[in-house]
Amino acid sequence: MFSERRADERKSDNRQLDSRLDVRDVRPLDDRKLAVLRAIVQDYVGTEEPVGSKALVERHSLGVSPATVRNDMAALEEDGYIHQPHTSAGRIPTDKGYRLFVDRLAEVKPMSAPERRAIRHFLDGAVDLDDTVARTVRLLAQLTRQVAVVQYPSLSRSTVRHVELVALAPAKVMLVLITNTGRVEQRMVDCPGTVGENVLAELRARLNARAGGQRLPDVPGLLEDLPAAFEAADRSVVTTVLATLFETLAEQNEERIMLAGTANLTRFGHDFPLTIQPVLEALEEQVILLRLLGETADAGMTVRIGRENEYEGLNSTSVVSVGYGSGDESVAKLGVIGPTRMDYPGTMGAVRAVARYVGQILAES
Amino acid sequence: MFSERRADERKSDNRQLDSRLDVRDVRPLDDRKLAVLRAIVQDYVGTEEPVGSKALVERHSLGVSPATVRNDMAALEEDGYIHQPHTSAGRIPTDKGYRLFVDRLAEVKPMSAPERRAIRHFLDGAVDLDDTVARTVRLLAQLTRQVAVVQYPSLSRSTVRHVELVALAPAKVMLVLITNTGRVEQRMVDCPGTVGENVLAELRARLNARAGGQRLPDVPGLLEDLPAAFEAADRSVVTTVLATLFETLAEQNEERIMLAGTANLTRFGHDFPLTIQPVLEALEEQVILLRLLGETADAGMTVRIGRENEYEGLNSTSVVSVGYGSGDESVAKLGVIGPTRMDYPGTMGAVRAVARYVGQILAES
DNA sequence: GCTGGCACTCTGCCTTCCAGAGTGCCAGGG
DNA sequence: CCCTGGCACTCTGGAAGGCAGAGTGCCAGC
Repeated sequence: MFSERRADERKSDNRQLDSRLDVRDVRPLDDRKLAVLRAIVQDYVGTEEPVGSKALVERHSLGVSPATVRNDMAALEEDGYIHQPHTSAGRIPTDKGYRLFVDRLAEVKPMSAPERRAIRHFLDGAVDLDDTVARTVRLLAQLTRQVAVVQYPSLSRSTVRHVELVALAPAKVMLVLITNTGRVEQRMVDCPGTVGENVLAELRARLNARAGGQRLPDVPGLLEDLPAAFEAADRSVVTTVLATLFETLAEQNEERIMLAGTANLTRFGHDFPLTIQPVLEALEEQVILLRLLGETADAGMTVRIGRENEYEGLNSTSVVSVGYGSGDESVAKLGVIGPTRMDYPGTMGAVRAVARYVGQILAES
Repeated sequence: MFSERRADERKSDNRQLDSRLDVRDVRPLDDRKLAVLRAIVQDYVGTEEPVGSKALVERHSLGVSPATVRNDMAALEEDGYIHQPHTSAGRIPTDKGYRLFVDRLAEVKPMSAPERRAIRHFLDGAVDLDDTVARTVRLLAQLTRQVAVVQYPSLSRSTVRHVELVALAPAKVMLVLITNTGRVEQRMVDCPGTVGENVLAELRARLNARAGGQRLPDVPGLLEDLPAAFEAADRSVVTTVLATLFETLAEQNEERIMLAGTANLTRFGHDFPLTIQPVLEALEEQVILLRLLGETADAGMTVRIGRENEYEGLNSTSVVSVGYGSGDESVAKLGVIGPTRMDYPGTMGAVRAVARYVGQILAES
């Protein structure tokens, strides 16, 4: 009631034109209210306890009295940015409050120079792609003290470095696909008949000539007419091999993900098993994690706060994710899952820094 | 005090010869005491609550009164098989109690025929080694409702199916090792100079001729004198490739492990974060898990209860593990991690059954 | 050697109580 | 007009006390 009236008054005071009521976000939050919200978020993230007006003015030099802050808080609550667990308790930011904080009040906190050096050094020690991903995910978990998720460089964005065919038995061929990101996929091919080494050699040469350096999704189109180049007798073998190759290329299921830092979940909150169980369940499902990362925007960092997450089990968590890649282009994504009450600037800084350095490492190797 | 005296009396009553006091396990537990212990374990596993004498006689037809059971319990407690959280609370089995239960009182509960069919069917759907392991670990987690751990068939026990060399660039060769368990390892080799295709072909042929079908640890010995068979100019290349191959063979670090069912940890106990955190930490460390499985006896099932586990963080858990393999021989291990208060017969039955079927699948493929 | 009975102890739960923190609102001042 | 000090109110969280129930050790008797 009270703040309703108040709000209307202020509005007509500030700018007469804003008389269309009840339009979302129509009332501009003045600077002090924003400062109050920022202070609430910061304090709550630090203490995990609802923050009251008195404590606020003590810890941040807002230059006004608690009573004034209380008025601002009432306005913020009415607009849905903060929330009171019980009458006469302090305030807690809502998802919407965090959203505003992330969008307008927080700056990504850059890593310090020593931190950057440490990251760089740690990642430099990796010996192969597996190791790189493993190191990345552990590093991220450690830096953010949250659950880290790293997707392997996806097949669809990479290019063919080499295709190899190996005869293992008269009618059994192993197909090995190596991508520019260092990823190796292998498949067994059961051929319809014995395969001559000369046919295999020719096929191998033609495959690499045409597909080498090409992006994976483009490859099928480029090889369509390949069987025609072979003698009729060999065509069925060629078609079989090609079919397996296309299958390998298309197989999005093979998107792999690595995880670390689940132990950090124990720092989640007080109402333990309830919060943590659905999260653990989500983390077990590669599909869910992939979808989660898939929602990441291609450019820039994505932050999904609380209920903004599609998957219900993660409704009380926030996900900070970003693409990374060997060049300018993102070939995969990585991110962090933590409580909505997280240190957004710090987390975003760490995620961004790690993504940048993995990208560099991949580009070099 | 009281039970001290009592115990001595009973001892001297039973058999006069047993006058050497304080020798471990000197007093044989009569059948009823064992029955009582069994009943306590069963009830406690079911209810998670300390079990008292009255409830015991009600739920199990022991044929005696609560008072009698109390006397037995006092004896069991004195011997360290059970324990009272507080005066006038019920009893809880100790690690030693569970140990006795597992060793002498419990029978592995075989899976029912439909269960076995379901296992078989589920595992049969696997398309490759990765998938087999993934299915196995999920299945195990689901069957036991605990955390499941499956080790990839280890390199050290398997044999060479094929070695392949692929020239990727003038001085860059890819080495691919395929084992009889379907595992594929690849390494890049930077050669000291350009490698001719004819040299590569000869090396490939010789490698497969000598190493094919051999157990991995035996391979280095068999290939020692291989460089001598080549012309002096090519020897440095051969040595480099061999070095990488030996490295791959020796690399015990590459032992991989797959995990599932962490969400089941939430059913652990009441004192939550304290119990679960060290466990989650342990689960993140492949090294710890590998050591854990490494302690598994080569033949037969191993059960490590509570403090029997080397790693401190798992002191309140039990680990049931067993080897599995494609033939008679175990090539890797799998197991389950759960609270000491677990259904041992059921868990052991599930672990054994799953191990058996994975073995069969591997043998067939 | 088992059993019923008894006095005792301890937990878990409920209720009550109280301090503390926080609030909404009002009236007064720059 | 906005800010502020003051005030009465509300609600939580923890401490203190009380009570029922479960479980025990022990004794005397069969």
